[in-house]
Amino acid sequence: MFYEGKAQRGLDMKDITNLAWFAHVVEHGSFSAAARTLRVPKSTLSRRIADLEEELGVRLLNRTTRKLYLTDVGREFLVHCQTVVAAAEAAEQVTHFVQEKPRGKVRISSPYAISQSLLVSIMPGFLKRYPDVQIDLVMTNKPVNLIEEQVDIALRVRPTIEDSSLIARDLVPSASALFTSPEFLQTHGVPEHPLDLSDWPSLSMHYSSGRYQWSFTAQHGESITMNYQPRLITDDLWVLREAAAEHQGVVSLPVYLCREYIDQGRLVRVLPSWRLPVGKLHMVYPYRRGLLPAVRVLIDYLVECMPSAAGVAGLATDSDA
Amino acid sequence: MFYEGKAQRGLDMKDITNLAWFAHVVEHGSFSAAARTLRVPKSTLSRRIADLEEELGVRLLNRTTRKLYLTDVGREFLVHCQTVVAAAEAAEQVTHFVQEKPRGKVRISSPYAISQSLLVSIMPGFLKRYPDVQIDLVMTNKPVNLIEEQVDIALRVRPTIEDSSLIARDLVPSASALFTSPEFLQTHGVPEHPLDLSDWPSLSMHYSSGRYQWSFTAQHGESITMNYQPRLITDDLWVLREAAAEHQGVVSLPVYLCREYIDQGRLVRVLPSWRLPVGKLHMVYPYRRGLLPAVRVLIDYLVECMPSAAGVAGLATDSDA
DNA sequence: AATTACTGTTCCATATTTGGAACAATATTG
DNA sequence: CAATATTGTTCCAAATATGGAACAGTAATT
Repeated sequence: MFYEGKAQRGLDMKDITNLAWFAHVVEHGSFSAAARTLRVPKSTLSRRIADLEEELGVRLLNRTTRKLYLTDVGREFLVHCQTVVAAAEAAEQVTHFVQEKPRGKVRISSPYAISQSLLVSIMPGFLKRYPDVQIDLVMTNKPVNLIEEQVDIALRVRPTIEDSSLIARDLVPSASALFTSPEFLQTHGVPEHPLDLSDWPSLSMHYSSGRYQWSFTAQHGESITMNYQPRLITDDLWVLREAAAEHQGVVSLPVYLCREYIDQGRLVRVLPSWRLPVGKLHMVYPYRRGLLPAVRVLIDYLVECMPSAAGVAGLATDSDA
Repeated sequence: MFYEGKAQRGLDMKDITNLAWFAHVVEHGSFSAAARTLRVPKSTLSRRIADLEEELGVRLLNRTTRKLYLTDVGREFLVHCQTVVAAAEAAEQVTHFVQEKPRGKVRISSPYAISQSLLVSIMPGFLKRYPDVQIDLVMTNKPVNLIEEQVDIALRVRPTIEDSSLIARDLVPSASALFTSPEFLQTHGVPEHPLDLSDWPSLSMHYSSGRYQWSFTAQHGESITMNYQPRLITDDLWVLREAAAEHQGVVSLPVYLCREYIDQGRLVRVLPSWRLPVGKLHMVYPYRRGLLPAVRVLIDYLVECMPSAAGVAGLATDSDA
């Protein structure tokens, strides 16, 4: 005879905790003693064990007012109850373990450029300070969904910090500017105004919106937004930089990435009196009361070290560009 | 740093069932699916898992409206939760096993004489009919405390069935009478009235009350109780019978035990017109809604077979004695 | 023998938990 | 692209479990 509803051997028991309590009662030799160590009223204990027996249809303990006697079934039953307790303790232990000190894996996502410039210089110090933490670095320029990608922390560069259900921590400003090669300027002339660039070949990162535009602001406050059609689109900023240096067109890049090329005379800044929006490098992570120590210390470490690391790299400064 | 109160690594968890429910949620891939198979509202499931996470201070699952993602901790945690479920199922299985059909051990206590005469003739048939049942036969003439002696069924012979918290099932009447040897009567004369026995040597079973008395009833209704001081006290009825046959005195014995000796002329009945109280052979067992099949079938078997077995042994008949 | 201390169970006003409906968010379908 | 279906979470009246006190029974002590 088959019962469809019971095919996957479901547990009839209403409350598995009763098994643990039963084991405690047996191990302490009495309801009262068990109740004291469990810090549960003995009336509750008595009722729950009685309920359990009724539920199972079997007597587990025979009781005198002074002594308990395990039935044969109770004795066999007990072994499995003790396994339940041990497994529950092991489960709890897992959670204690990762909360005791920073340990375990932290997944952090970051745009390519940030990863390759800032993070690589910061990470070694972190990994040395927290030897039990593993970092899983996901590099992508696409906006990541923290939950779906199972990412603990995401680094982002945006003109403004969007509010969402995530916690955002500001790190450092990240200035961008238009660059091209000196030779390119010799060919096309030096632009005085954004509109002078309207027909110039351009390069860009990929934007999934499909809208390619520069938003300029003059020092005296005037601002203008112009669309452009890039001839080369790639998320690899190193490629963009190289292409610009090889006279392929104008490109918007983080200032700090171009400092070396400028010193070498391979790139020059275009329209230096017009500013592009200064992006904010920040990180986001889901709010959780129980943020794991490993994640917490990485957050703290980034907040602590990012400004100086960015300073060394000249992230925010565009004074001499 | 030590916490006295936590020395015996108590479980912080309030409800172990949550571990099983967490495992179900993961295994079914969603709260809704798990709620359906567990037949629990999803609101309850959602709240309980959230409570569990709060209790542990750790995130186990990251949730989208459409998909669940185990955290690293959750993944390790899960293994132990599955162990909890398996152990709980095993525990439950133990109780199902003994309820499925008659199996396991049954402890029955019985007075020596009953054991040696009636039970030995009944047991083989029972053991054959129920091959998975083991019988643990405790022979004693002392009154047993069913719980302390861990006895499932006790056979007793008493003048009347005492009421107690136990269930009593009447089996057969068990008549006793006074016996002695023909030679003894020749020496002491044939008594006509109980008082004629006042100085006669007597034999008896042990009574822990210390009160040794015979209660006679005449056929016409007269009754008399007389005390006596036994010269031999033993619980071994075979010894008493032998002692009486060897002219040591008068003894009260179950009629059926003496039939053979009477036929052989080794014993005769004393005061045949006076009756001793007819004892009731009955059994007692604790009331339990969930009496195990093994115990139940032994009870039923005794009720079924005892009368005929007693008939063969002539337990109740004293017509020819 | 009487007293004391402790057992497991029962009782019932109180505190907690439950679960159906409403909700916000996301896939799937028409 | 709107409509539908299904997800996990929240809310709060209603159902349930709790736990201190009273109880009945037993062992040790006086």
